[in-house]
Order: sequence, then structure tokens, then C-alpha cells
Amino acid sequence: MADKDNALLSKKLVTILLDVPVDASIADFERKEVDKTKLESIFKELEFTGLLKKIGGDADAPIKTTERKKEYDLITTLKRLEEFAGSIKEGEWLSVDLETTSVNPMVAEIVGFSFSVKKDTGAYVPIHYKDKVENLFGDNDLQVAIDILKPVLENEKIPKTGQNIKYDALIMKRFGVDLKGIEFDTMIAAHLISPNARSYKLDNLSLSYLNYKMVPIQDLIGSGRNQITMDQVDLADITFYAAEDADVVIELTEIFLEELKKQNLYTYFKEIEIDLLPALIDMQFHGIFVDRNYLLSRSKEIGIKLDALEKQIIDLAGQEFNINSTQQLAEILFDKLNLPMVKKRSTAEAVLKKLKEYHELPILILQYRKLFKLKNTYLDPLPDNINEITNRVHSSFNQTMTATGRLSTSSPNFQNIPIRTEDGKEVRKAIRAQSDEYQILSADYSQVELRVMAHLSKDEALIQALKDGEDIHTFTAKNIFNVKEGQEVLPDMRRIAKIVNFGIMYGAGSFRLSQELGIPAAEAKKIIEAYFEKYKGIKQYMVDTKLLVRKEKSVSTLLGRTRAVWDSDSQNQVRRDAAERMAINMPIQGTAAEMIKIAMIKIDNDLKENNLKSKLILQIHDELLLEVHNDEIDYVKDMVIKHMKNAIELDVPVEVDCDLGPSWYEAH
DNA sequence: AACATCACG
DNA sequence: ACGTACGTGATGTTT
Repeated sequence: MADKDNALLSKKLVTILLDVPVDASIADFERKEVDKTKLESIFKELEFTGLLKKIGGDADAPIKTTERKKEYDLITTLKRLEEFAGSIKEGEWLSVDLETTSVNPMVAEIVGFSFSVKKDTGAYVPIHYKDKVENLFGDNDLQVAIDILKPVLENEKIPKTGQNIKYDALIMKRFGVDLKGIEFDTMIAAHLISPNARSYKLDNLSLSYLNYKMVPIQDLIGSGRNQITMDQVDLADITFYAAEDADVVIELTEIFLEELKKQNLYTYFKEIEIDLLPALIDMQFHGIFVDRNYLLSRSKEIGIKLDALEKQIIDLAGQEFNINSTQQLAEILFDKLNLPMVKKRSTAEAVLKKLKEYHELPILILQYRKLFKLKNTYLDPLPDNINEITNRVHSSFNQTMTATGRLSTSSPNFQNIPIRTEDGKEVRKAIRAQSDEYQILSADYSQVELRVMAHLSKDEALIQALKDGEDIHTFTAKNIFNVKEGQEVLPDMRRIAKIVNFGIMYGAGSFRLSQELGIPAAEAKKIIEAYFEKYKGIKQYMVDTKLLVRKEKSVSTLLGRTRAVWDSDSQNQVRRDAAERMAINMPIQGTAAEMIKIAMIKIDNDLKENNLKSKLILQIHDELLLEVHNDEIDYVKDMVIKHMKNAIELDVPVEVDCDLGPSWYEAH
């Protein structure tokens, strides 16, 4: 019986993870030609997370979900709305969810509010719906509802939970409500419990953890070209859908709360991820000023260069073709021009660079790609992201997109703005303070991951060098090239050492290192051996980590965030090696992410407590960007450095570089 | 939807 | 013979 339940559960979860219909049979999996190893990995993850104890039973049995018929409250009069607001008790969970007209919280209109205080209950406060003929609460339904709900939403003694509550908080903030008492987020909790999963959408969580199939949003708004917005949905339909969301969230909150405590993750969850939310909400709300005219004029310049390059390339190729098509390019390079294939039919940068000695086309292609990327990924799209009302760009800061605990940014991604070439770096001139009263301050950790690795590995040589304030790449150069006292470390030696330092942290082998350095693999192998000879603690850390992950099937950061890694005992060496590299890197990358998260929390609190005008605007993994008011520069600069340095005490000093300027270009 | 490529830390 | 360094997101092509 238990086995059969588990089989059903496992099959259901697989259907979610692989996006096949919920009522799929094994035959459907076969038709989809699902990678067997991928399936295996998913099962192993399920096993690991405790959702699945055993795999067995009748795999072809239909998947059953719990049937629940619920009556949810539809609030349609002023009296009932007031009663509802008055009934919310301090100290008891309130799940909050908005129905809106857009996935973008900086433009979304509120269609309705839903709440739940207890499993199997929920209430919906409608604002807009199809065929609405009269106001329900007063002259302006939205304003009246906000006025009545505000004391509840802004009461920090009423603990709030939600699914991606940052989204709802941002919208409320736009409508003058400062959501307080945010204590839980089911999306963040689900991610912390299982950070390798692909999706943390509420309907998936409900199916996985509650065995309950929610009403699909498509049933209400359709999909594709005929999709409508939530304000065009019938009141009867929207009520169940909306209240169900809040209901499922409150039920999941209980479950996740227990699970976090059981896994000893609750303190991390609350003190890092939840406490970070106010900082992220404010960063996203405040946005970043982007100089539209500058980008427009740069785009024009690049566009002209691009046209010229295109003509040159077509000329040289001797035929028209789509330069952006790697397939067509491969035909020209490898079939027509008979250039040697370095790696299958790849035309990636590393390959084209090697082909430049045979023909002048590859180098032109690379130039074209650089400029094309610059124009189509940065110069042209960035202005499109400027919010018409705020005149700023409100990039999304995502807490649940990485397996290591880093943040990510999207729409637009502000964590990959160019810096490595001058052409690209100039994009940063457009990312600036909005007025002369403010400046951009950039503060970045100096080699933070290397310092974290020193701490985690307790490598004596590395720790001592960092304590002595040595230039760490020069120090490594001395070690791997056996530079004697008084002898000079040549610039090229330092360059190589820098690449080696990074390569080691990622678990690079001699092949990759030789590629990066442009040297024979045998030489790269010697360098790696020399490195581990000098840094014995690091060698030991890697040996220990591999043993640990084989035993525990997971690794963790300094503060206890975990990541399941289940291929460390794979028969397949490629997969096993990959798993070991992940296991080695995650504690390093993840701990560095924790440092900057703590710093952000402290900096945001400091700015607020002191009523400063300066604001955090961006995080780029080891760098923080602030828009600082001219009157506050001295205080903010010292304060930011202080909090960054003191975020987590390591066995080595933590250094922070800091700079100031009218734009990110000058500040970095 | 998957793949290839390339931008960042 | 094969594959070969961690973590992301956006874009364009191909299916």
C-alpha cells in the first residue's frame, strides 16, 4: 500500500518535473524520449528530499489527487469587508495574495485581494471583474478596500505568508501600502528545501506537497493569443481560483515551516532570506536610472559598424547567408572553406580564435558577434525596460533561481552588463545617478571566494598570505613557478596564476586549464600539481569534500544552506566528476553569497534607521551599487564597507574596494 | 522547446 | 573514444 502510494507520488512528481500531462502513462514518457539518466536523477532527488521513500507499485495506475470542494468567502459589501479586516488576529498567520493584470509588479493593476487564515478557508475581495456594473464598497472600490485593509497589512504583529510575496509587496507599495510582518514565503521555503528543482510555481508545490490539483490559470484567462487579463474574468470563476491560492499557501506554510525546522534550516531561512526581502523589495521598487539618449546614440554608431561588417563578411564568404545561424556559418567555414574542425562543428569563440590563422573570416565573425550582442542584448533592450511612470528600470531580484544561494536578476538582467571590453564597458556610462544630487557608489569584495576557500579549507599558506595582505595572484605565481626571494614575478606569471586560482575553485582539470592558458596540457598538469603541493590544505579540502558528498549526498555552506548532489557515486565518470566539482564549488560560492546577503540586510537597515536618502540599487554577486546623496557620501561609504567586512567573520581578513562617480562606469 | 552562443561574477 | 571549470539570463536559430 505504502509502496503503491509512493509510486503514484513519484510518477506525479516526475510528470511535473518533466512537463508531461498529469495523467501520463509510462508510454508517454517513452514517446517523449526522456533521458533515462535524467529520470534517474530526479528519482534520486525525490528520495533525498524525503518525498519519496521507495519506488515501486503499479506505474501505470492513474494519478489521483485529493478532491476537495471548498466554499470560499466572497466579500461584496462594505460591512463584510470591515468585519473581515476586524477578524484578523495578531500572532496568527495570514496568507496574502493579489490578483492582478500583469506579471510585472511595477505596472500591474490590482484586480482583487485574497486571504486565508486557516487551511480549507479563504476569502476574496473583488475590485475588477467582468460585467461589473456598480461599486461594492463605495465611490472607489480599490481605495476603500485599501483603506480598510491597510491597518491589517501594515500591522507587523500579524505575520504574513505568501507565494513570492515580494511581488505582492511591490504592488502594494505602489498603492501606498507598506506590507509589514512578512515572515514567510512558500516559494523561498520550497527552494531552500530543494534548491535543484526547476520550478517553484504554486500549482506544482500544491501537487507535490499536498497532492492537490489546483484550478489551472488557463481555465480562467486562456492561453496564447486569446489570453485575457484577470479583470475580464467572471466574478464566480475568479473567486474560487483566487481564494484557493491563499488557501494552498497557508497550508504549505505549515508544512514548510515544520520541514525547515526539521532540517535545521529555519534560522537561515528567517535571518537570511526573509530578512533580505525588505532590501530586495526596496531595491526593485526604487529601480535604476538608465540614460536612454546615450544608449540610443551608441546603438546608432554600432548599427552602422554592424552594417559594414555584414557586407564585408558576405563578400568574403562569397555568398549571402544568415551570419547569426551557426549552422549556415559552419557550412561556410567547414564545408566551403574547408577550415579544420576543432570541436565537432562548433563555431564558438574559442574555436573561431583558433581558426584565425587559416582565414580572415573567423575574426570578422567574432567582431560582428561582439557588436551584435552589444546592440541587441544591451543597447536596444535596456531603454525598453524603462518604466514610463518612474522613468527607471526595475530589474527583478530573484531569490529562488540558483542552486548555490546566489541571487539572480532578470527583466533585464543587470548582473551581466559588459565590462571586459571597452566598447562593452561603455554601456555602464548609461547606468547613472538620476540627478546631480546623487552619485553611484560601487563597493566590491576583493577576491571573496578565494578568501572563503581559504577559510573553509583552513589552508595555512593561503591564510597566512591573506593575513599578510599579499597580492594573492602574485603570491600564487611565486608558488607555482617557484620564484625565489628577490626574483621578479613577471606580469605573465601573475596572469597565469590568476587563471589558476579561479580554475582550482571550479575544479578545472589540466585540459581546461591548458585551453584557458593556451599551453600544452602536460604543462597545465604540472602547474596544478605544483599548486596542490604548495596549498596542501586546499588539496585536503577537495578530498574531504568528495568523501563527504559521497556519504551525505549533499553539501552545505558555512551558515547551513544545503544543496543535494546525487551523482557523486555514479558509475559514469563524467557525471561523477561533474558532481564533485559542484560539491566543491557550492560551499564556496554559497558562503560568499551569504556574506553579501547579510551585508545587504545590515546596509538597508542602517540607511532606513538613519532616514538617509541614499539607496541600494544593485547586487552583482560580490559588488553592491548604491545611489548615494551628496550629503551622505562620507557616512554611507564607511558604513557600507563596515557591514560588508563584518558580515561573516572568517579566518582571513575581508577586503572591500569602494569607488564613486556619476555613473557605474566611473564608479567601478 | 531545445540548442548554441556569449554577457557577467 | 569521450569529455573535459562553478553559477547565472538573454538572444537568435532551428525543430
